[in-house]
Amino acid sequence: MRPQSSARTNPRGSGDRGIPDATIARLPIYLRALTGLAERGMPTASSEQLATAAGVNSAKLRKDLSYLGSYGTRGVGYDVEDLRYQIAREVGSNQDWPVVIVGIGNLGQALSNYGGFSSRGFRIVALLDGDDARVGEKHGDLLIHGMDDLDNLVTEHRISIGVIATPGAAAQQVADRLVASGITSILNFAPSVLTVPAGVDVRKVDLSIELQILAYHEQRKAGGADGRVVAGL
Amino acid sequence: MRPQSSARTNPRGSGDRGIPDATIARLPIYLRALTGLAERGMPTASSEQLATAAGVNSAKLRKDLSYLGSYGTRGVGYDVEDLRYQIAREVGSNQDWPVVIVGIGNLGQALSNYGGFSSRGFRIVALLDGDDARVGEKHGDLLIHGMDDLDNLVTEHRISIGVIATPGAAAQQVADRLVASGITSILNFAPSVLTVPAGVDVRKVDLSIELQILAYHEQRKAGGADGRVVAGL
DNA sequence: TAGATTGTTAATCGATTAACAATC
DNA sequence: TAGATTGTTAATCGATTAACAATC
Repeated sequence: MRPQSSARTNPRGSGDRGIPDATIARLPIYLRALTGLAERGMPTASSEQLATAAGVNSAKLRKDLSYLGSYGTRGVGYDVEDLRYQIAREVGSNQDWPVVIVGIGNLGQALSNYGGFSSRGFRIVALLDGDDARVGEKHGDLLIHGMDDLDNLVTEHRISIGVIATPGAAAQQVADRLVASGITSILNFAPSVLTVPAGVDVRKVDLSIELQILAYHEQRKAGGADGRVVAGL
Repeated sequence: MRPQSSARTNPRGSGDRGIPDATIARLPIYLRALTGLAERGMPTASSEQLATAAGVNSAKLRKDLSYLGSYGTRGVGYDVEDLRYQIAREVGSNQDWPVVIVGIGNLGQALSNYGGFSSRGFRIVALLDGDDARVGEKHGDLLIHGMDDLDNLVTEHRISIGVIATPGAAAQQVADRLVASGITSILNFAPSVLTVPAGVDVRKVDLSIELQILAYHEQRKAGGADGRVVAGL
């Protein structure tokens, strides 16, 4: 998907080396492709091989990598291990990123168990829910806290990233509290447009949008005359 | 996000009215904004109001809507109910879309409970898992089936959309089986690049990519000298 | 009519990609 | 050196947005 919305497109004004957003969005994909190649024991890879593994055009891949520096060797390709290190450093996935999840419904629970986070430096350190009936429940290693514990948890664990997995109606209010607690990056799974002050980044994931895009194209295949039912309005 | 990868950018060759992919990706967002305005009892909305609700620029919104037709009234704005109907028809969310989910781990379970699907015409009609130990389990209203039931389920329920929520290693194999069963649209949550024949659309959702983009920007705030720990390589 | 707002044009911006000189 | 492949240029493509004529 294309990254759906960010409070500001390019959060750094001054010292920014100016890597385009579209490139930044692909770096994690290259990282995964490199990890795959490393697992298969490949010491080096050409831009062509890497691009194939990542599912992109090789010219685009080389252009993307050129924003980071010159890590390839002409006539040879890229050292898989080295390039992986360079990209991981650039995106910060070799750092430790404590994360709080707010809203421990089905989605929040799935996210808190999601293996793809921990392998990329994200560590879920706190679960919060606005429903007092849930507070105190144990979920995996973690206790579900009430919203009142937010400030303390953020300070204690130096959390800078919050994930919102609440219903849409609660999302703005939760975002306000996250911002007040000092959090500066928010990943929003709730179906709401969030307003946050400058200096706070918001990205949004909508699980149903991609499905709707598929349905749009599906509708246009086979002329639509294939017996599906139109369900009222 | 920008929609991350589609087998082909624009699946229809001939009779296509040629709505850009970027526009298609925003139609569901407008739909949601319109639903919100309708709930608040607004009979009409200007492009400015609607754009604010959707979090986009009003010129972009008008341009997007112009691909669908002329549904606004100059000097007045758009009829909320009518525009909602027109967009819903365009994206197919007023149809019934039977969906199969393969891989009933945490994520698969969360997706099968996700309210945002049913409200948009998607109906989860079958759950499948490759792990025989899971087969026969009841999950909500639905039984977990083994992969061998795929063909029958697809035929019986006229399923055209499949969701892959398996581990990455299983995803290509599952995609092959979905395609063989007649499914022509795949939403892939697994961390793998899928190869599918022409005529099949694949879209990919990566839950950790958005988080990594946030981390990238976060790393560049406050000069990075704020005490976060670098965890080895 | 006067005011408001659409639908569209055209300018701008950014992203993709083919091509190739540089160079290992 | 000959072959391979990077890093970069420049052309192309597509998306965004300001501006405004059309028109309710």
